[in-house]
Amino acid sequence: METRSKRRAPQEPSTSTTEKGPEHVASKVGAKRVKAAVAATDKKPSPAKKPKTKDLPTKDAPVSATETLNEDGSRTSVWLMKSEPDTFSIDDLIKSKDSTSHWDGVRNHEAKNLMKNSMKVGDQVLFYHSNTKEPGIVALAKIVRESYPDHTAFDPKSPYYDEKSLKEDPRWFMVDVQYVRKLRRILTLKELQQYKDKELCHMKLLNRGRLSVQPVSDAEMKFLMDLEEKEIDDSA
DNA sequence: GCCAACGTTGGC
DNA sequence: GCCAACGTTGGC
Repeated sequence: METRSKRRAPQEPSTSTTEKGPEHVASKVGAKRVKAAVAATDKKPSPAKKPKTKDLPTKDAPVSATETLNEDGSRTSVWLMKSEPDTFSIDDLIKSKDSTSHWDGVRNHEAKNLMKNSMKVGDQVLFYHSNTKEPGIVALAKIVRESYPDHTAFDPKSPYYDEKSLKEDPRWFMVDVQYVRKLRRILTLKELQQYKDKELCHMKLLNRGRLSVQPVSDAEMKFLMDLEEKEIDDSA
């Protein structure tokens, strides 16, 4: 989410096995932080310094003002969110209580900012399987809770631990996502790439592959939904 | 505040 | 497992 943010672990807090999947994911954050973690132990956040001024200007700014807008200037209400199925697949989401899970583990500011600043309850989510045999959009979900602190950042045992994220001043946020339906067929990355120079020329998935949470315009969403209905032509 | 070194993402 | 793209870090 970091952008990596690939992400995440399932909903239930303490299934031990669930905590280990995402190591590689977290490692991005991990390496450096680990050593700092020792020193940081419990020091109080210095009095009332401004929380994260330094974080704000660049890092907390929305991706870019226009990036989450549709062509007509309305806000984007569709998001593509990636998850590695080995870590958290669409079936894991379905199996979660109420088919709902928090989207923890995002450790990239741009992706985090989208969740924190732009996602609203009711927004649609395209659930994307990354780093797998057949990467692609597999399902629809929706946002059911707006951003709140990502608790995994506070847990030293979590692969997503970040000692710089304080409870009083959380650095990482997440949203809750609820399953809606699987697509009739997977819209594979390979298939989507065929439209890279056409209908999907602005789609972040195709030109900024590594961003793990991204806005999708209404026009792109419509195109994707139409594409879902088309028969697959294997001529690709 | 630049930029080289380094680490991660994620498709292939 | 490779490696290109790209984000982050830290020295200067």
